[in-house]
Amino acid sequence: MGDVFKALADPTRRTILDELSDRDGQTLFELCARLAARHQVASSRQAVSQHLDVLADAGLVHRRREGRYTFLHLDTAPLRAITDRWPVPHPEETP
Amino acid sequence: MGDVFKALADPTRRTILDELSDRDGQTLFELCARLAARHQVASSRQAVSQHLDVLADAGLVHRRREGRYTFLHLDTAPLRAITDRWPVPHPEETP
DNA sequence: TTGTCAGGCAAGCAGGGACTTGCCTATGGT
DNA sequence: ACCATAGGCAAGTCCCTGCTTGCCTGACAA
Repeated sequence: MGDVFKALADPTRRTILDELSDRDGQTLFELCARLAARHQVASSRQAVSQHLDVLADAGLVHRRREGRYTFLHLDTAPLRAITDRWPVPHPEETP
Repeated sequence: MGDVFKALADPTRRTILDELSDRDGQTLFELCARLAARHQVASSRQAVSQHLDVLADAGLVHRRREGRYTFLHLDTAPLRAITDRWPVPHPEETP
């Protein structure tokens, strides 16, 4: 299992998570198109695929093969390792 | 303001956060000693100091100068940016 | 069956990040 | 005044990582 923190280190990978969070189950080409159109991310298909390798290795993205399409699904569960490790104070009003 | 995600990408920096989470307000030399003794981290003083630069730049650590000592304080508030960005499902029992 | 489309695989290149080395500043003790 | 301590600053080295380039596989349609 890969490193969740290293997977989050790259801004392009974080934008990929944003996109999958907005529309889950995209295909690679669809993801590339939307990254370019809505997030001004001009990464090549191979670059995005390699980012997906890292994200899938960290458990943040799952690949579901179906025919000649590979659908990408977001999984935010590994992020719990972060908040479990260092408790974050709740945003209380500070008078 | 630096990048919180990049700051978390390095395992030594995460161990530093662990140490400060266990005992807040340490000094640099004390931190180095405890990193070596309790976490088997054999980083030099300069290396740890450079890690602290990154952590402070991300807002995860605050430096408080007092005489010739610099006390280090943990601040987990920037971590909220992570969970706010991608909502993490609560661990419910799946029957 | 042949062409096209979605995607994978692998080598090579270039920039960034972690660490070292060496030197410098300032505070406090004696 | 002097020296040890706590820490900072800067240049150099090495390796990892992100990206490109080029080619290959497998599925569907005509």
